[in-house]
Amino acid sequence: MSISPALVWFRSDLRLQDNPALTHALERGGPVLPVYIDEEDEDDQWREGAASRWWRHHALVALERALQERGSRLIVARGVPGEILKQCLRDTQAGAVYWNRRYEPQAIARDTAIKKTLTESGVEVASFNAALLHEPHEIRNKQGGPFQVFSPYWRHCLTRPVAPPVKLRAGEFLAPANWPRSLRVEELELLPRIRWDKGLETTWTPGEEAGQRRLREFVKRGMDTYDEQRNFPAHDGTSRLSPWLRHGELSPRQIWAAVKNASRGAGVFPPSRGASLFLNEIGWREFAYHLLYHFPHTTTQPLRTEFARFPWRDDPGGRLLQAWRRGLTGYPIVDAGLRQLWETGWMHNRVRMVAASFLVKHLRLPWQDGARWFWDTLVDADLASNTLGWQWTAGSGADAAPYFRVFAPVLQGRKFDPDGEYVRRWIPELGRLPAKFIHAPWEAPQEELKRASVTLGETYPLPIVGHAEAREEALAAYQSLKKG
DNA sequence: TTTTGAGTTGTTCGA
DNA sequence: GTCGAACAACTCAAA
Repeated sequence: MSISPALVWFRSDLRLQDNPALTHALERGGPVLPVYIDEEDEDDQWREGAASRWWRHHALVALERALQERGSRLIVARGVPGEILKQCLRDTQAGAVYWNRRYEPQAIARDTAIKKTLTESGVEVASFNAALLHEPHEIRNKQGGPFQVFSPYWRHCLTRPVAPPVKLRAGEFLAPANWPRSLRVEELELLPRIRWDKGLETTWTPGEEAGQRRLREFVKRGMDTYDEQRNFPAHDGTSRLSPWLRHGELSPRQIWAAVKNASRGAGVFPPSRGASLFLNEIGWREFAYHLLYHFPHTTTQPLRTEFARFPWRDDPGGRLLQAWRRGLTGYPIVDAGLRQLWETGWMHNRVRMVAASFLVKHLRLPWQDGARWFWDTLVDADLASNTLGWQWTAGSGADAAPYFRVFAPVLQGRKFDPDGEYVRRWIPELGRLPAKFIHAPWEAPQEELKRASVTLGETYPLPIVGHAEAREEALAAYQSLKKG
């Protein structure tokens, strides 16, 4: 008797290597049907942003091609996952469904319901960990609860073994007798109608292969100097792996293994200070998932409840928010970051902190507004990391930053972009200002501005808020939260 | 149980 | 110009 087919439901794991659900299906011995469902969730308040959709389109095309090279296909559908899966099971006489787990609150609820229904109807269902080194439910502190501070969390994680990547066996996949109907990836209409994606195209190469290439390159050339280089946004000093990670074209286990492999020569793990700090960032991603899983309401609400009464600024007509989004705040380092984001779907991490701090502290606009904008525009938009990042910036999260930490945009610019190279790249209208004035054009003498063809208030805005006053007001706002 | 020390990424002020 | 201290109060982890 032949073995019935198995469905592999691809989601945020658009890769063939280190894909436990896929490997499990192959090892079962029967035909394998890779399925991708473009989800229609009516009440999902975190609809994917356009930049992320662009990436997903190309990731799916790459996955489809990789499957075809192994004599298989990608069945593409659109609709409500539970129903699509049921239909697929009927059409193909499949006896099993496998997938890799997701951790967003809505996804957990939905997957649990699907698992229950399918199991009850006699289908074998199994889910796997493909996205994390350590799943949130595995990690507990000594009191048995979730960690809420990064350092002890990560210290604890580092004492645990990390599973090696799951190997995909060589050769072709066994195809089913008949394939169900499939849409073409183009029919999902993930690409923008208006061609604003040129900047994305010239910046990124989505797909598992390109992600692996970038990982190898970074480990070889960038990792050991990561500690010194990562804070300079004009340099390519960060890994830039986030978008591949986000779409699951790359897994943290693969990253871990690559770093381990690199440490064989050095004889220690991690092999360098740079490597150790790089793994810390992977740890922050893990921590973000840990927090999202245990505190699912924090995607929209502050973890520290007193922040619900934070005195946000009144912004009639949303003018301040709009200026921030467009990169027209008058603070070059902030504006450069927001323009890099708009053009490439990505922003350097140092600048993310400065730009986010500016929104929350200088403009005193709700961090949720910033989180929404990042969600819409980042190719690496990840609910867990985005939530953690913004709550951390606002000081409303678990890992409380000192209230007095207000990034000074001019100082940050001078410190981390000393030659103004980053600002010049993203704000061409300031391109001819000398480095001395580029982070504070309003301090430049008239003749310098004239020579650089800059007319403040016309070719480039004057600061929309003053630093000193904004800082004072922010500190006062934080003071007002104090109990008693 | 109680206590202690620490807590990603900073800025300002005064010596 | 450089340097160190001050900047809330609180929560969490661990001893």
